[in-house]
Amino acid sequence: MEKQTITIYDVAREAKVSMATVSRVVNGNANVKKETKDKVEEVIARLGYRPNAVARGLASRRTTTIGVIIPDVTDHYFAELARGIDDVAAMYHYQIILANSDESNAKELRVLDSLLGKQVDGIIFMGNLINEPIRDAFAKADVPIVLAGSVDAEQAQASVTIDYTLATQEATTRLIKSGHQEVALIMGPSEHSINRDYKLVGYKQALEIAGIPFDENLVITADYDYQSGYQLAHIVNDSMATAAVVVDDEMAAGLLNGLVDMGISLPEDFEIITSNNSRLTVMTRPQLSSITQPIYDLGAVAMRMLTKLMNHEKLDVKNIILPHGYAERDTTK
Amino acid sequence: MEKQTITIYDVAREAKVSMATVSRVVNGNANVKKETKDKVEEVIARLGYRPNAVARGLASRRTTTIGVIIPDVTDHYFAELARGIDDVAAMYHYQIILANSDESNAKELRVLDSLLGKQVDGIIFMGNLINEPIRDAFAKADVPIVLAGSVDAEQAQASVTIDYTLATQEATTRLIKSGHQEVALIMGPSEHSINRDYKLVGYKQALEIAGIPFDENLVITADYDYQSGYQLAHIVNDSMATAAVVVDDEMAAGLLNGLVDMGISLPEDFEIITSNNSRLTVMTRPQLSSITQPIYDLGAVAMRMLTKLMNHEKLDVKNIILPHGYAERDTTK
DNA sequence: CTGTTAGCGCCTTCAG
DNA sequence: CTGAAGGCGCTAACAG
Repeated sequence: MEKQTITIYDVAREAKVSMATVSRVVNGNANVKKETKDKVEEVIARLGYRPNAVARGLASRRTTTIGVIIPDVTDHYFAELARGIDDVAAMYHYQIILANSDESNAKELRVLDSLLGKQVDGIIFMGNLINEPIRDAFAKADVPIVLAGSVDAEQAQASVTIDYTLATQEATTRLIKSGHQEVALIMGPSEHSINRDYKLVGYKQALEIAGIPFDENLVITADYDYQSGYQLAHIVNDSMATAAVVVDDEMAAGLLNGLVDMGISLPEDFEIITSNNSRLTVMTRPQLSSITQPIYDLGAVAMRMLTKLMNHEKLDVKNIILPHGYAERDTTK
Repeated sequence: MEKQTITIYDVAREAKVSMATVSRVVNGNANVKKETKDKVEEVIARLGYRPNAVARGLASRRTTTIGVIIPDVTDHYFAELARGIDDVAAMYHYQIILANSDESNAKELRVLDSLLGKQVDGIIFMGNLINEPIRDAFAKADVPIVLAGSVDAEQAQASVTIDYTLATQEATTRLIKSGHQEVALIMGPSEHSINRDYKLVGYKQALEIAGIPFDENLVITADYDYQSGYQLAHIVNDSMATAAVVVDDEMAAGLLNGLVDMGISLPEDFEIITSNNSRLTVMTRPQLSSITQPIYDLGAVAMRMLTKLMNHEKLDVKNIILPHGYAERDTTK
């Protein structure tokens, strides 16, 4: 338990070489004779020397640490993204500083600042509400930033997403083709660009293609959680909708159960397509049909992209779009 | 985008004081005249100075960073714990380095080492398999470590848990009292101390109290996930069990759906009590009755405990046990 | 291939 | 209440 830290000097002395040499072998620098390298490594093992990453970070100005700003780890969608990020980060020997933001701008700015203070080498940002202050802070940051599973209409930052507009359009079209004239879109706050500028747009496109007039009463906004989905059941039922595209799985599960508890049977009387294809979609009864998206990969690719940026490599594409799909289950006919 | 870092020296020069003084105001040291303090703060704001946490960490030997080792962020139980940890950490101005371990000892040891190299001020460990190598590594670590929602039979480390034995005993007893002679215990690997030394023990206690002989065929081991729970349905049905205590919610949901899909109706023909009371318990149909435990608090209290340890405060209790409860839903009569 | 020498940016006695 | 000076442990030229 003692603070008996053993440093590079101790190793150098014990191995009868200079600290520079020790530093070289620790960092895998090729310019070291095999013999001295072995000698040094023996001493390192014997003394149990462990490089001090903080000192290293100060001297080299690289911390091999990246910051991850996440709305809420408890949300399965973001947790999955985080997992993809962490796995790739580990692969490249980066550590992750994780900070929950609750989608609060104030918190986001605060953690961004503190991450920069920690001298992270890069940042991955997840969050739906990107406004001026945040954009500003991003622009001022002196390290690369990548958005994962999040869009900024301005596309100033590098990002990895799916084509939300198209995915939503397809789902809506699918429902229309199934015979529904009144398809609801159940989404999150319209301040969120991902809803306003992408998903809603895709929804409208589908209507337009089908020649169905847009009815704003069919666009329902709520929080991304089970309870608000459940409570929506009455509202949805009161609207003329006979089908719905829902942007969040928990929300969809809530709506589903709410409808079922009201005696409505799916898919006969109502159809639902949800958006994230999380494990939850197979746990409900009936199982939820869903847009599929490579959530884990969204995170993994974003992290890979960040490594390139940190390495000053050129990016082929700044805004990567990963393919999405569709999984037919039991809430659609 | 330039690396135009502005340091404490720049502030000092601009404010016409020494860097020591700037350091004092930044660190809220009281011994600074109001005027000079104001002056310095004005300059700090004007130049946009941001202390370099790495340099600070090197000089002060405190990084205000703690390491969190987690089996999998994607698992709702652990994500909830992590959330509790992060919230309290943020409250005390600590940052969190998050590392997924997949319950692999090799990975755990590796990330532990790398966290220590980063000079974290403390570590929170989540994981069910604590064996000699890990215990050893813990003992050698020069920073405090707290286990959250995880037990080590040896109780060498500080920890925050619930009384798993009692909780399991109560759930089992509840099922027995409901008229079942054959109650199954569906748990994870028995190498995990939490299963072998706590939950299984509680299960046996309940049998003993009721005077029911222990039947090892009723103790079923599987992975903590939906699929393995689902696949268990046949096995459970083939056994003589008419009720089950399940240690994981996804597993329980799987079992539930598996049984229902086989035409068995709950709670009439079979009763289930699960263990984590996650949101999932209200999403299944029928809803899952569950032991309730303060998962978020487990994390929050563990983090609070760690702050005390890092502060060299004495702990009243080294192994904190938080209260648990029971939520009656629809998989029990 | 190896050693020397400056820092990296800040904290922290120790004087005054 | 404030300044000067010595590290913290390591990397990175620069010699040799």
